[in-house]
Amino acid sequence: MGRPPCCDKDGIKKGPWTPEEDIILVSYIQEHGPGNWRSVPTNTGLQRCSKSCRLRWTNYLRPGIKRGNFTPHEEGMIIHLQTLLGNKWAAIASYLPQRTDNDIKNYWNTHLKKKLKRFQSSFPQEPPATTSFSSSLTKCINDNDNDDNNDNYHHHYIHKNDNNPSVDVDHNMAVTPPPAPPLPQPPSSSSTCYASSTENISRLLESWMKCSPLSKPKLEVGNNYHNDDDDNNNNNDNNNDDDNDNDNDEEDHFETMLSFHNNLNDNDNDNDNDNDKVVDMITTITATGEDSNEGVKDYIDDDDEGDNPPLTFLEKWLLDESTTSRQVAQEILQLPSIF
DNA sequence: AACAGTTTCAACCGCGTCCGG
DNA sequence: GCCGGACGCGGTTGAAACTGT
Repeated sequence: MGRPPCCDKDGIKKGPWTPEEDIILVSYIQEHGPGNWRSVPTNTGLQRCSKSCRLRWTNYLRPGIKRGNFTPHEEGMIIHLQTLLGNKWAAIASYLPQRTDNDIKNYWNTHLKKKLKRFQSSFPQEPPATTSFSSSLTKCINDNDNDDNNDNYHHHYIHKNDNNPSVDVDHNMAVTPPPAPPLPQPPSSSSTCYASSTENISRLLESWMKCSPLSKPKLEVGNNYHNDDDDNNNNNDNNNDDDNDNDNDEEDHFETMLSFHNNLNDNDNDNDNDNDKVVDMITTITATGEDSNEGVKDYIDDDDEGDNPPLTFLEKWLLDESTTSRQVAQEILQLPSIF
């Protein structure tokens, strides 16, 4: 006897959401707030299952979602966190509040894995100067290649010591590879039929952002349908510009990585209060599960005054706990920007 | 211009966990 | 403690977009 379907399959629509459906869903959530997904299809008349409604909301309609290119800073965070947490995309996403777990998962599978592979293939044999770095990456890549569904390796390190996360930090922690130049930007999908009607949704959401108590004033409106005003700024660039763009972007990436690194060093001199707080919170997280990340999220939100989440406390924790990872960070910065 | 191969990512599926009764 | 409903998560799929020939 199999598990019953989450919803009656008869009359349930599948596939891409239409703007009309989005409006209905957003309007309903605007009025009732997210949650009680089971009742959403019934109350809205949407021919969608509750899961589909929840997914659509959490991944695309929810305010505050940042879409488009990941910054090198975000890439670094994802790689660190993936190594530390495994494929716990929701947990990773909790440290990147503007990104959804689905987005991060997709980005990891389609971009970061390849970058790491490329990096690995560029060091077929362990170069003396980058032994720890390349071996860390090798392990990271192999783990994800050969055992994508098995998080035992990561969990071993994460859960082994619930009371003191500093003790069992992953000493094979992979590290941020040199940032890759951005891939050529696809044309804005606003040219598609579906996307062409998305401005209405955006306006709807924007107006909601202004009045909804559920939303935060600083968060960006979730710009669905890839109405890529901000996430694909260079979409209209001629492809002939790609070389120049890549050169400039490589410099930008490197500078970002440098600031990432400098932040880590700066934090060495900060007072220990934040660090203690962070360790306490992460101890709680690793001990009780990902749903207890609220404290961390609150902490992040409190400091979030820039485009990038102020995650240096986490970065600091990630790197401070191991001299290996510190060494690795140094190695990253010495690598040629070939990616 | 046309076609084939590749990549991307929105959405689905199934399982695990949580929680109230 | 047990049960069942609801939710959340991670893996996978497949259509659309992109790229190369």
